[in-house]
Amino acid sequence: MIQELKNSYGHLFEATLLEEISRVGTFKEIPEGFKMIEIGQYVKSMPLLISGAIKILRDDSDGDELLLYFLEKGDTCAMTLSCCLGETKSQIRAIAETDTKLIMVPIEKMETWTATYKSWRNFVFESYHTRLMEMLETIDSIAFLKMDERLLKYLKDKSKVNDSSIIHSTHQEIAYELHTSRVVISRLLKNLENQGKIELHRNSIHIKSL
Amino acid sequence: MIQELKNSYGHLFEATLLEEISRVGTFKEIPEGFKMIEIGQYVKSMPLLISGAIKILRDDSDGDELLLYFLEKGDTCAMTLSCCLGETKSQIRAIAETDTKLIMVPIEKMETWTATYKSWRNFVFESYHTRLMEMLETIDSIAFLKMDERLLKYLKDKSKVNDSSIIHSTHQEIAYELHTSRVVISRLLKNLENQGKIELHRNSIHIKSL
DNA sequence: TTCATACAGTAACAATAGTTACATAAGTAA
DNA sequence: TTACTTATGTAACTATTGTTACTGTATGAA
Repeated sequence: MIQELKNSYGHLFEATLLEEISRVGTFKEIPEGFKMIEIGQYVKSMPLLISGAIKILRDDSDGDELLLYFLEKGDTCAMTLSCCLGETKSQIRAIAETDTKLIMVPIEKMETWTATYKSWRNFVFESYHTRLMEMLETIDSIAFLKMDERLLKYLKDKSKVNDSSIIHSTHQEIAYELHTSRVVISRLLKNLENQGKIELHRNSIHIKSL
Repeated sequence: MIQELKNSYGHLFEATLLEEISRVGTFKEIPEGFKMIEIGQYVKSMPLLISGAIKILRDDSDGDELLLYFLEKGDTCAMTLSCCLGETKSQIRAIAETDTKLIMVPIEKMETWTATYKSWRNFVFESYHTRLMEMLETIDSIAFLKMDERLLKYLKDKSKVNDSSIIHSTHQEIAYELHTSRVVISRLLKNLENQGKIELHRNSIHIKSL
């Protein structure tokens, strides 16, 4: 574990902290599609991503869903941090977008590390910062963009985090994450195909140029 | 200043920290409508709100605007924190919603206080937490609610932060903050009036029951 | 008072998004 | 193979939101 930790976080944390993390943390491999956190659940440890990607979703009480953002290598979940510290229930759902490797750190360490390690403080604040910025970007998308532009952005992001020009999703799945209906997505995807930007197949979308 | 500080933050911070804040901070009174932060601006001090309210807005490059949330007594601006630490430009606009009293603390203190004072750390994390939650609520509104429901929520919030059942806004101002057009707001407000929930006047809206 | 301006009401229409309904195709299990 | 399920395509329609255009009215300045 210490090696994988060093590869991803070696430039961020001092040696003693890396040492501590590898002592109290647990290394985990999560398969694609695994539901990591559900809304309403209490969270007791925070993830440090080594590789892979996690998608963070918002649900409302009526079963409506919305993709908020993706976590990638070097990220942690500020929402988890936030919930842990406040000891409140999770307000979001987290699902492994790809096979993912990460280190889980028990939340009790937060307090002392924040007091002790400057690098940890910076990391935590940096996480909050990037997360707030991601949230702003999400708000920009849903407030200022039309559905066809949001879909385009979605395809780009999805392609990026999966590091592939082929997206393995059904229209229905995309519709859920953008909080619209399957028919709308099919319609807009067909437009993109007619524009020569993508190719549609069953269960997958081949991105040609966006 | 020390007295106003104690009233609002006495239960949060230990005596030595209160002492420090009153030594390095500057007390300010801001008139309603004053533009406190503009997008793209660098921020060098963080506000601790004593009284009043500040509205935080998001603008995109096309001049589109959207109200994100209000800051009130006991709040600080996590977005400011975030920008200060990252030394990045502000991504938001801040305007005094009412006459406001606050203490400005130079950002250089952040680092040492976070290391030194547990109460300060808690305050900062708590701020991030509430701000993330506010952002989620904003996302819920624009993603899951229709315009009439958003307007209703807007009127409630506005009434609350101004502590008044009379809202002094034009339809155009409301339209900007909800990122829609004046005609749409006029239409929906007229509906609410017909339902007996509000009374419309020039430059003001009297809330009867929401 | 007169003029100019800002504010609000409303109709008519356009654009976007959501819904319903049904057809067809591709995969899967028996 | 057949039967069944899941995914997609598409038309027709509705609902919501946004736009344009024009009205009258309140308010304040000249």
